[in-house]
Amino acid sequence: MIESSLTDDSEHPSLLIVDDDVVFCEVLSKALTKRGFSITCAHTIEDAMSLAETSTPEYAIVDLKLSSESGLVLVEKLRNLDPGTRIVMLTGYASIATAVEAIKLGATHYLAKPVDADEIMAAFERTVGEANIPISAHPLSVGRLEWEYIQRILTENDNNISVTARILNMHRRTLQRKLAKRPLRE
Amino acid sequence: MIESSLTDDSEHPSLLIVDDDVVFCEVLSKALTKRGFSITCAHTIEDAMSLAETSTPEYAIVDLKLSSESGLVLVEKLRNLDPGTRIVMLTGYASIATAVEAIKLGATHYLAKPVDADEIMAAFERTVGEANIPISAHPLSVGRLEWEYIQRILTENDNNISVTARILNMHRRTLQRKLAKRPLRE
DNA sequence: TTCCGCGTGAGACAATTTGTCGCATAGCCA
DNA sequence: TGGCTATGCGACAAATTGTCTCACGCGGAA
Repeated sequence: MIESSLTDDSEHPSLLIVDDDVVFCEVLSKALTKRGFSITCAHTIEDAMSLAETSTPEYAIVDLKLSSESGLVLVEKLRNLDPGTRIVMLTGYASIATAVEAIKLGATHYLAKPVDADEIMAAFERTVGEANIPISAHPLSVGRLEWEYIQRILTENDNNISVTARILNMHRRTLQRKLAKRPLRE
Repeated sequence: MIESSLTDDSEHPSLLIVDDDVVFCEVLSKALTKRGFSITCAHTIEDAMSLAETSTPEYAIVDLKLSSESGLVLVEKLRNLDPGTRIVMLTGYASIATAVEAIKLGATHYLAKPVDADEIMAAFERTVGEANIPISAHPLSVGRLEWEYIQRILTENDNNISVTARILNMHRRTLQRKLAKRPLRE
């Protein structure tokens, strides 16, 4: 399990979630509280900054795309406040370039959404190189991942199938068929 | 311009290219020689290791997919020999997962092939601070998302294809085939 | 050393899924 | 009414998967 350091109640390491998607924050917050973290949420860089300054968190989950600014500056900031902070960068618009940058700035890991709480936990525990038995259970199947991703882009585009298909670079007919089929469990 | 450190003739910093594609090595070698480097090539990890041990290079360009083994171990090795070595990782099968890993192991930068000499030069000179990365506009295509996801689970499992296939609930043969293909651009 | 389990690469062929076209309907807007 | 776009769906070819099967390499147990 994750061990906490010295701040706060030793049984509940502090974790800061920074994401402008309020719903996402809530869901994640709930899931991680259950896992024994003491969660704080912020939806803007400014909020996150001031929160971090008053009490530096031991863990942080930062979304790359925060309104206008890049979450990267926040990673840097958190690192400066406490080099021991473990930071996982999250993004729905992943790119290799930003991943490289994030890690160089001191992020512990970089994950593309959608992710679930278990994957984030694994990312926190992950160290370089070694096998660290990723134990974990069950990442989503590729089919499931695809389904969730499609749903996300679809809602982001007002359920416009044609537009979504173009963005996702897949044929409308194919998207139609996928949508018609599986809500695909697990 | 790149400044050389203390080994060799101060005007010709040593640079080790490691790639199993002989032609690629030659082309790159020529281009970088013109830019003032003293080039050495290796096509296998073993060769690279012994070359590096006899004379640690100041710069290195390492391909990720070296025949059987991963070029990542070489990154680690080079770093251990001399933490000052600047290493650029190259690969035709780029993924966020391997990029993260490479940077954590100490690579200076990570580039997807095809690249040209100028990009590599720029990568060597790059420092953390600024590179003004456009906070990517578009979501990944479903194909790309799948590729990234597979890569992630794969690295989390020591590149064990059989295990990964089981976890992802897909056939090993299918995973083999997907991995054999290059990731689609964007 | 030999046998066994396990991971891997690859060929072959059928079963599915996609890519493409085409066509018809429907809402918007000038 | 005509032009533009979204949508649903049939049909058929093209591409991708699911399955099976072999062979090879490696490390451990017998």
